[in-house]
Amino acid sequence: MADKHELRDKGLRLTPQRELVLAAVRELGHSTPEEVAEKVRLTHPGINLSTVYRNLETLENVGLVQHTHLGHGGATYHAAEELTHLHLVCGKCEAVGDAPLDVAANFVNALSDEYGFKTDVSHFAIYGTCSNCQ
Amino acid sequence: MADKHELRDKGLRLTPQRELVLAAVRELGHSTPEEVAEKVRLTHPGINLSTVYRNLETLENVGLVQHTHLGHGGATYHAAEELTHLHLVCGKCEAVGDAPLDVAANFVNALSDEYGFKTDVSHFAIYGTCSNCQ
DNA sequence: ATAGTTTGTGCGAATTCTTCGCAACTCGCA
DNA sequence: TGCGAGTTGCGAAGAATTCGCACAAACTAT
Ligand SMILES: [Mn+2]
Ligand SMILES: [Mn+2]
Ligand SMILES: [Zn+2]
Ligand SMILES: [Zn+2]
Repeated sequence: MADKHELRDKGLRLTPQRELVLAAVRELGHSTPEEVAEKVRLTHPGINLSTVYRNLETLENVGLVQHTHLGHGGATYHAAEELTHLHLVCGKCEAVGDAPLDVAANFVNALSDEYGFKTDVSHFAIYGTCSNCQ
Repeated sequence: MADKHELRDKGLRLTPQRELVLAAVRELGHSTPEEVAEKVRLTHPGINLSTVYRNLETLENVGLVQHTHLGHGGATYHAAEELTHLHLVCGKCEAVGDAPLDVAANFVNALSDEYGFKTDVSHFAIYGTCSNCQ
């Protein structure tokens, strides 16, 4: 009852568009709504961009996907289960590097202890200059 | 030669609009282009929004102002000299708290040592849930 | 299975935010 | 002063996201 019903289990109707949007996000990793739409169109050419936006929002509401801000512009989406790293974004070359979450563990703990603030380190990227661009 | 010529010293022409935009950013702290425009209009009613955008960009290019991302939307600007804290943004209540930069010092050092990545901790906000909203 | 209710979809238009093109203007320099 | 590059205002163009609405599809309950 897992695979075919995970959307129903969340109280959502199961439409081809919705399934495909979720599948696309899972396959693509970080992706913009536009990229998700392109991916979905490979098998469902008629899907409308607003349907993608609406489903991303819906899927985020039930916790199946999340959004992140990697650059100065819009958000990118990823599957909720693959929240395994933080993003190091270089302001010069635009490269996006990964680092394990535990690099930030002490920082996160400090914010929790000193400010009672529970940090989601991967919602916003960590911005700076990568080693190649120093 | 400091005060009246800081713009000239940076190689920029001195126009009323440009001076007022810089002054507005300094007085307002974090502010959107729209807020900067409103402030400037108090003394220079005719200023155009695109002039504000262009001057923010110009001033950023010479290092007098910087932009930050505090929320899911557009950027906010602040004077370069007041980069004294990082921002804790609560995803639930939208509150923006401050914390001294040195809370992040170890984290920044770790990224530098382990990845050669020079972090600008205040370009993006630190996102999470504040103590009131747990 | 069928009919009815509810929710989702496509489509086009509307918003919002930011950038452009260009003629008129003005700042700084000779 | 007077010229020439840099700036400004303005309207239009873009880009990204959201809305309104009629029609279609999915679930619910016969
Ligand atoms: Mn930025
Ligand atoms: Mn966000
Ligand atoms: Zn780089
Ligand atoms: Zn809060």
